[in-house]
Amino acid sequence: AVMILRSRFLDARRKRRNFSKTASEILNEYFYSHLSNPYPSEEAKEELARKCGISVSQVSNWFGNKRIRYKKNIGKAQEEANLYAAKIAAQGAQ
Amino acid sequence: TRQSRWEIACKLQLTERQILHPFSEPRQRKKRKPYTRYQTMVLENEFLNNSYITRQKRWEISCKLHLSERQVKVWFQNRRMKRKKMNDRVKMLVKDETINGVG
DNA sequence: GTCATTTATCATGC
DNA sequence: GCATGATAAATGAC
Repeated sequence: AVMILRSRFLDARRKRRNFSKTASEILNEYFYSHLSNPYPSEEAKEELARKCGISVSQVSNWFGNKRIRYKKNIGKAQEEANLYAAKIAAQGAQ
Repeated sequence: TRQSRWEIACKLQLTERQILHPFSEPRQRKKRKPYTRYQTMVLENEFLNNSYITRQKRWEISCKLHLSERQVKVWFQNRRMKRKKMNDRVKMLVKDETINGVG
């Protein structure tokens, strides 16, 4: 019983908050600029976590969800892919 | 091989197993099935006794809960990982409280 | 064995 | 009503 209460307390699903707009931008930019291999290294995860103001495990969760949901409907994600592709190209042109 | 699997799966819309076992029967990955509260309770209770289950206990529990021995083995593996994550989370909480001076 | 994943499911935000 | 983040089963690399 105590364990159940403790696990409920530590269950982050019960206090989930959406990431900030800028954090989502950073994560999406990385994802779509590494679309051929969207598996950030541990070091890359730590840097992303720092930039986004979230934990490393939250970065891992985000990429796990992003990969499966992207693969599940590539056509739907195409718009988003083009959007970030343009954004990344604009950055590279500077 | 993970990168190649990602590229192939995206382009050809295949499942992971179809790539890894191209000539085997198209039996897919076992669908994730949440365990019942009773099953989880029995497993959690045994985890309190010992986080590393013995082969004898594994056989007993698998029969009792109508799970395969492999499922019981994997449950304990996942449970140990969960414990580690929870401990890390508690450590971070304590650290933040120390820095921020909660009290 | 650990551990980073995949996948389905859960719980919440809006 | 789905989008989104976190967790629970299940797999594979090492």
